[in-house]
Order: sequence, then structure tokens, then C-alpha cells
Amino acid sequence: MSSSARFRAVTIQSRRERERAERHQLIIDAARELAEAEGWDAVTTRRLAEKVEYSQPVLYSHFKNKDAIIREVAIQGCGELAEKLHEANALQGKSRPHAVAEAYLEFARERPALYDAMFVREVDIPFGTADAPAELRAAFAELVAAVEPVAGDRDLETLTEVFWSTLHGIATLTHGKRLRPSHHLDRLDLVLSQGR
Amino acid sequence: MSSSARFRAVTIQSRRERERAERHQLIIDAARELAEAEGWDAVTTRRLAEKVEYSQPVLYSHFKNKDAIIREVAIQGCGELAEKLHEANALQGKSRPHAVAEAYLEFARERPALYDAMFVREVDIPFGTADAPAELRAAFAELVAAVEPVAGDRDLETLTEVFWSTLHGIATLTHGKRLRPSHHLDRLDLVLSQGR
DNA sequence: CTCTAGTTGCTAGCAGTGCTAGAAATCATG
DNA sequence: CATGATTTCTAGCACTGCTAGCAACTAGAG
Repeated sequence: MSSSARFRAVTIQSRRERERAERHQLIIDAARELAEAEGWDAVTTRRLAEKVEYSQPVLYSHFKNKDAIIREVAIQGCGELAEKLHEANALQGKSRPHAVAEAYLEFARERPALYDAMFVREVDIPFGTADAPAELRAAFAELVAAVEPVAGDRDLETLTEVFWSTLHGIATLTHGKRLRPSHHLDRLDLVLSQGR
Repeated sequence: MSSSARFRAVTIQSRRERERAERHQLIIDAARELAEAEGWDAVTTRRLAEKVEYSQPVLYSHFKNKDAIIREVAIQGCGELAEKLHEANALQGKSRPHAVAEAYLEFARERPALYDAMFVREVDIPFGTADAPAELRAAFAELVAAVEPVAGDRDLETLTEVFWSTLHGIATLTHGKRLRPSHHLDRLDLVLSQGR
């Protein structure tokens, strides 16, 4: 093997790895788009394969199974949520809890399928533990940051869990048409006034 | 047709209707048991038919489709929840919000599959409207009753929705292993102290 | 007791699901 | 061009929810 051949081999390999990574992401994006457009029930391996213009087995060369694809969608979604909450935390004017609560609920409302994958479906992503994905811990950290200025002498992490639970409850019950849509803002005011 | 024949005909018919109703309930109970034992994924029409010792098409002579069975399970579950909350509301000693919150979370923890059918899965039961099932309205009424003594000048129904959302959020996030199990009681204390 | 009308429940099958073994096609290299 | 390795596809399995159409049973009349 000549040195130029070896050199070529390396670049070809890296190009292949890059293409593989692109296709990996393509599958994730396609799954998310399909879910957002028609719901997770419409995300079948056949339709997903058709959307990325490959055959079904290609999906399984990238992911162990269908759940692994959804899990990846969920984790990337957590990254986006963390970003959005970070921006809300940086806003001047409104109180941090207020801004973050609004941002959280807006996220859940605008991307219901994504939110579903992240926090409703059973996806066995490690959550509390140390080996939870970074995106997830980042999102929770933003919630902690939002609550911190009003925590007072209350335990910060516990207070954050309760804050998160309330937002999550409102998000899911609203999406399931179990709350009166007209009173959305009233509920938000009430949550925030209770938190002091 | 003699008068005795007519009499017999009526009783035979009523006996059949009774047997049909019993089988109807048998299917609902079997679905719920199977779901509670192995999760809703295990509730297939084949396994359900086997459990009630009939063939699959019998299920479809009682229910329009599989979702209709789950919906019935969910509605009856709401009835049970309403009962349990009613008892909690009647308890002396603890504050009503405290007793009801504990009862609610205990219900969700002990019957996770049932709770899932009631409030997590998309089941298109009419919720807010007037033609919502009585069981459902009864359960919500108990939540209202629990919140009423601490409502003060806040809108009762909105406050109840927020209270419910928080409980629902805690219930689902706990079940999905997204909250620290060790701090369950702390969270509850925090919720109740915030509600005044 | 027998025959008939009507009901009830079953067998067998369809189209679709997640997933995979093994054949086919493609590619980099001598 | 030929070869060996890699990549991708075809075809299939066991399962899903659901249903058409046949078989078995029952109730009542003669």
C-alpha cells in the first residue's frame, strides 16, 4: 500500500463516516417531522425509510430499534428546550420564573409530538442519575436557574421539581384537551403568584 | 303467541341482556387486569379474547374497536378516583387539600396503567364540556371541594385546574422515573405550603 | 319430537406492524 | 479487469387490529 493510497484511504474513510453521520441525523429529523405532521403512530419503519429514501434495514444499521430513534429525537429536543429556556432566563423585564414558564409552555404547545417523546412516552432515558444526557441536565439546570431567585429558604432542587411538575401537568393536560383553553393565562398567573 | 309464551320471551330476553352486560364488564375488567399486570402493550385483542375465553370477534360485538374498550376502562377508573377522593375529603384531621393530594398520588402510584388510560393516553373522552361522563365530572368536583376551603378570593375552578396540574405532573413524572423518589414527601409539603 | 328462522360465535383471512437473514449490488484496491 | 470487502436491498417472519362469511346453537311452531 503506497503512502498516497494510505492517505486516500483515510480521507475516503472519513468521508464515509461523515456521510454516515449525515444520514444518521437525516433519519432523526425525518422521524421528528413525520411525528410532528401526523403523530407518532404514523412513524412506522416503512414510512420513515421511504422518507429518507432508503430501505428499512438501513435504519437498523444506525439504530438498535425504533425506540432508539425516538430516544435520539427526545434527547435533541431537550437540547432545544434548554436553549429556549436559557434565552428566557436572560430576558430582562419579566421575572425569571414568569419568562421561563411561558417559554416552557410555548415549547410544549408548538412541538407537541417532540414534547411527547421527551416527557410523556416511556423512553427509558436515565434521568436523575449522573449518566443522564447532557441536554437533559442542561434543560433542568435552566429550570433551577429560573426558580433560584424566588426560592428563599426552600430547598432549591425540590422547589424546581415542583415547578417543573406544575408546568408539565399544565402542558400535558392542555394538550389532551383536559383544561379550559380560555383560562390559560389565569392559570399561569396563579402558578406564579403561589411561587411568591 | 300465548300470554305465557310472551312472558317467557321477556324473561329470556332479559336474561340474555344480563349475560351480555356481564360479559361486557368481564372484557373491561380483563383489559384492565392485563394492562396493570403487563402494561397496555400486552393488551392485544388476541390476548384479551383468550383471557375472557371467547374469540376476537366477540370483542367487536361489544365495542366499536380496541380504543373503545380502553376508554371504558378509563371512565370507570375516574369513578373509582372520585370515590377515593370523596373519602379523603371527608377525613377529619388533615387539611382537605393535603388529604386529597395524598389520595390522588396514591391512586396514580398503585394503578399506573389505569391512570395512564385515564389521563395520559389520548382517548378522546369529552372533558370540559357538558357531555363529559359523570364519573369524570365527579372526580373533578372532588378536587374542587378539596381546594375550596383555601381558595380565598382566587377563582375556584382555575385554582383547581392548577392544583390538578401539579398533582398530575408529579404523578406522571414520578412514574416515568423523572423525579427523585426520595423527595416525594418534600414535594408534597411544598405544593401544599404554596397553596397557602 | 321435528323442522325452521334467527341469533350467536367461530374460523380464516386481510393489510399493516417491527425486525432480520441472506442475496445482490457497489466500491476500493491489486 | 478481477477480487475481496462493504453496503444496501429483497423477501420473509411473527405479530398487530379488524372483519367477511360460515357453522353451531337456540327458541318457538306445528
